[in-house]
Amino acid sequence: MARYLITSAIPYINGIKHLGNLVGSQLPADLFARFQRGRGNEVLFLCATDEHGTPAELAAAKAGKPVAEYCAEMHEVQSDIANRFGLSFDHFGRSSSPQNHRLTQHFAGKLDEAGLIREVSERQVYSNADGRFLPDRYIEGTCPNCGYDKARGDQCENCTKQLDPTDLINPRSAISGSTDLKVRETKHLYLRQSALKDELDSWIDSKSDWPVLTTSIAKKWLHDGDGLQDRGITRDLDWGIPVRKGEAEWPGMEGKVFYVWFDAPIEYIACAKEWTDARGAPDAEWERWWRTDKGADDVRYIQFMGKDNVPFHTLSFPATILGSGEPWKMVDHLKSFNYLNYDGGQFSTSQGRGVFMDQALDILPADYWRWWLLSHAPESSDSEFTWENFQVSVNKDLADVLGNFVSRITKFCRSKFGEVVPEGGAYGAAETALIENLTTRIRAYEGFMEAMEVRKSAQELRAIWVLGNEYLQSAAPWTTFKEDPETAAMQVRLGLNLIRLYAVLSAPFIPDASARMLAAMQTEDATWPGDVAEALAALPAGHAFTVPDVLFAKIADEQREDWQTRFAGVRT
RNA sequence: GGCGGAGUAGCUCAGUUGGUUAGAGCAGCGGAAUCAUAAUCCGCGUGUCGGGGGUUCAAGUCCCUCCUCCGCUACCA
Repeated sequence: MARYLITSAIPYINGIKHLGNLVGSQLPADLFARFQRGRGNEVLFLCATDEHGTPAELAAAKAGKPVAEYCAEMHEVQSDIANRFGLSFDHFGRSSSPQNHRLTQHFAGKLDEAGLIREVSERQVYSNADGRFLPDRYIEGTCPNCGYDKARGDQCENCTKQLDPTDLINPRSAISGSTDLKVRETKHLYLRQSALKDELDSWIDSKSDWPVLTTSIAKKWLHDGDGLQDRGITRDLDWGIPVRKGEAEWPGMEGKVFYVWFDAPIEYIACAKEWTDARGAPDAEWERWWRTDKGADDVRYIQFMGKDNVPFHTLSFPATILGSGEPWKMVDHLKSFNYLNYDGGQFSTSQGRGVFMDQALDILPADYWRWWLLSHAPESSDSEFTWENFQVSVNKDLADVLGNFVSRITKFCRSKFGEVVPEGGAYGAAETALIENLTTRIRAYEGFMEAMEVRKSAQELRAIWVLGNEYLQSAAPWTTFKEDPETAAMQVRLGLNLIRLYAVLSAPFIPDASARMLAAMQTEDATWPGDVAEALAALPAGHAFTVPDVLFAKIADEQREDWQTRFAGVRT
């Protein structure tokens, strides 16, 4: 039995994620996790909320809550929504957990021992009114290049010129608007990524099967300009993991915290400890997933993320692990995604544009979204969500091709033979051909799923559903029944068994419908099909079943128009 | 500006290392069937493969150039 460690990029805490976030990380990760579990492999699927950083503090302030309380609440909200979307995490952790505090401090200590941390004294903008240092993009002012008066400290959105905050004319805090800003000296820790450049480079080179999107981004950062730059890993904030060298104080760094991008990936590991701690299980249980000296040697580790997260997962986090000199499991495959656009523009959390996870579930069950998002996953390029496409795809694929197949065969059986798998008849040429076609397509489906080719997997699965309709159409048990009820019984028996087979194969995409199909067939046999003929004999003659409710109701034009209007603006 | 991705049928997209008449789903048109959620199944494609130039016996695929869209660009995460 193979072992798969699967992590999804951890969603940021400041609000509910939109469908673009979902399809780029958590959803495909869940698809893969469910598939591997379905095949009988051992899976540890981890995700968490990313809770530190300035935006979290500001969101908490806006909500009028202490940041710890705000994060705890938002974590529960995100956890609940993830559940309702069927995201089957073994543990949904928090980057603010005590486990992550200790582990992050541990890594910092190890990196320091290895000589990979250096202290840098730098000048940053401090806002007296806000009582905090301001990240570059939280400073606004007039662009010295084009005169645009809402230029940000990192870049002018109008003329795209890269800026330094001190370049801005009449700088002000983007948070309070205050102009009472000062440049202050402050000391920070830098991770000497540059010292690990060659090691990272050859490690990336060894990953010949990674998506081009992944390696090209990593290579660019490694070779651009002067090569990989050292990176600040601390910040002057209140909320975060206090800077320590392992257990010990870090002289001169009092009152500072680690930068989110240092502690967030470490949460992938800490999350596993949260998972065992929650059950009072021993450390050995999570270490066998993460420590190659403690049993993780045969683990295959796969990360899922949107393209914006790639540099941190290909460079910063590996630098942290390699630099520690400890035998932590490194990622084996990194599956990255492009962006999903919304009706001609981008989904945007900050602007509230698009459909958010909670809203999506308010209007339709998770399976509709799961199917559409996965079958249109932005793999080779950005892709686009439109309500028309969503309506048409979902109605056709789920309601007509799959749902109606289940309806027609169960209802036909009920009317002619009762709610029991009928007996009699034997396979002929049509059945042999069907089994052959199914076998070919199922093996192809497995291949695509194994390779994390999400869209192609969806296409293949749909083609498998179509085979059932084709068979039924040409076998025509409703005609056969009049002359030869025995043969009709055999055809119907095969059709009913197809429902069970489809439930098993479809579970990674549409887990809820899959469960309802199995329930209707009154079976708990969800064994992944090896020999297809065998799989189609799982429900023997005489086995009772029930006709399920409509599996997928169709989306009506009026509904679609209503949603289209409702989600045209921005979320308030 | 730099780097990366994309541009293929009305729409959403496949097209491996260059190799027979460029494919799929949807939409559209025609037909079959009447078990089923008016669902299903079969048949039907005259596409300057973004423009131009080049290499080659052969280019959607390789090279050059231009155009358009998108992302990233290291202190948002």
